[in-house]
Amino acid sequence: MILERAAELLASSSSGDVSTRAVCEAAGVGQPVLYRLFGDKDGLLAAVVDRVWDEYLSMKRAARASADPLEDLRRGWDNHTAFALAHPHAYRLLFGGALASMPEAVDEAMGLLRGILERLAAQGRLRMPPEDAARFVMAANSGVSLGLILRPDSYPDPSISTDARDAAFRAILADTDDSEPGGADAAGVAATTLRAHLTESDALTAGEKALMREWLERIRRRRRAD
Amino acid sequence: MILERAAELLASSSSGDVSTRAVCEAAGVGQPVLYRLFGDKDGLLAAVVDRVWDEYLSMKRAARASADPLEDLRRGWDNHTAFALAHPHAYRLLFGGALASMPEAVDEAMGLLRGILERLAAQGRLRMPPEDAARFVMAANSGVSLGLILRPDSYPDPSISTDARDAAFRAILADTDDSEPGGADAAGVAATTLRAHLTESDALTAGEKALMREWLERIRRRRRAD
DNA sequence: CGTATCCACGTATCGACGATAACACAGACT
DNA sequence: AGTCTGTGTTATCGTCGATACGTGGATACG
Repeated sequence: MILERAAELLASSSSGDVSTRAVCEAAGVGQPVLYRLFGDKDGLLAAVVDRVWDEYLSMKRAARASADPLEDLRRGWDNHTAFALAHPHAYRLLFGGALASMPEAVDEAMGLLRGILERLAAQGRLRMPPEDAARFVMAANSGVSLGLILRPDSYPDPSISTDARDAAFRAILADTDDSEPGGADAAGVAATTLRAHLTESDALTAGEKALMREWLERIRRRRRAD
Repeated sequence: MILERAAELLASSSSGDVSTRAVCEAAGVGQPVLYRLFGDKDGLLAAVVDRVWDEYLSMKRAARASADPLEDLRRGWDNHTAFALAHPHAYRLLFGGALASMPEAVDEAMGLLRGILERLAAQGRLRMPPEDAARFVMAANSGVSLGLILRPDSYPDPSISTDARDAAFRAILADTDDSEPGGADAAGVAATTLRAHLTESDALTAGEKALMREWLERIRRRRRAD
């Protein structure tokens, strides 16, 4: 009850802060009740964050078991980012360091992530120990999510999360399959290289350059998607 | 003067918070002075963070220009992490989202990073646009640094930063096992490569491909003429 | 030289907040 | 019936961020 009201107030707050008085008034109790239950404002916020996180996690637990751990990994990343965007204030408390007492939600998420990565490692698809990979993926995911929340001007498009996701996975996964080394994504690299030289080149007009940039981006993305 | 005292108090604070009263008393001024100068406690903290960041950045600017942009990139990452560990409270304010008004330090760092990445892209060693790579590297770097600061139990060893650094760079760099970084005519090579891949690509229509081929040829010739 | 004006600073204070002491009351057990 | 324990309330303390107000001094002006 108190947690529910506190979560509502936190979500609807503009500054991301809540006063214990407001929570108590909304819940119809006095402040000492709150302090007996949670000991501290920090404890209250930790409990709120844990509650919101669990609520979200249960939604995720429903469709967890998948044949392909890589697919689970992708979904885990996307769910993480979606949670951050859906509950920015709670997420800031979790990963922004505003809470002195660390909620257990983070450890739980890290444990799930490590489980998935261990399955990947068992399949020989991981190029590093699952613990290291888990730390790296968690750090990258939280970094991207915090950026999306805190600096929307620098991270205007939420699709950045999926790009970063693929990049992060590329870093931890063993070189998969196919083509000859160096030629796996030659077209994508070439497109990026060319784009870098485009500004200083005087072979094309400004309008041509703009169109060229768009086409190069399409080639690069198409190349990566396949 | 006020900024200096505030920075000292922030650094020596255990909770990472500073009261305006303490700052004013340490600086020997009244509170209204502080509010006239910085408008707000938020403004004061933003100024403090900017100051500490600049102080650190100037140390970095001294030895900036290197022949190998990849080396600069590595040093940038390591400096970023070192700053986070040296000034955890200021770093939390910067990247933890505790400040409402975003200091310009982050944008500045992002600009420097993008500059290095553009040099890498010009050498044909980047597999994605410099902007995307900059966002990804910054997110990963801040995520790892925040993890090191906030969850030392999960990130016990600072060497994790270098591991994550190499992983992040692996994700954004082209596979250059041949140790032939670009050479002199990276743009020309990229244009030729792209032209070769153009026929089998379905990212562009036939008409677009035709025009693209012409532009690529113009770029290649102009490049070769130099 | 005298006076008016403006600016910068300190004092005192306000309202909100986190946290707690002191007290009140209901029910269980002896 | 008496006592104890747990749970709730009211009242209050000290701190904080922020600001209204008075005051002193430097400068511009007659």
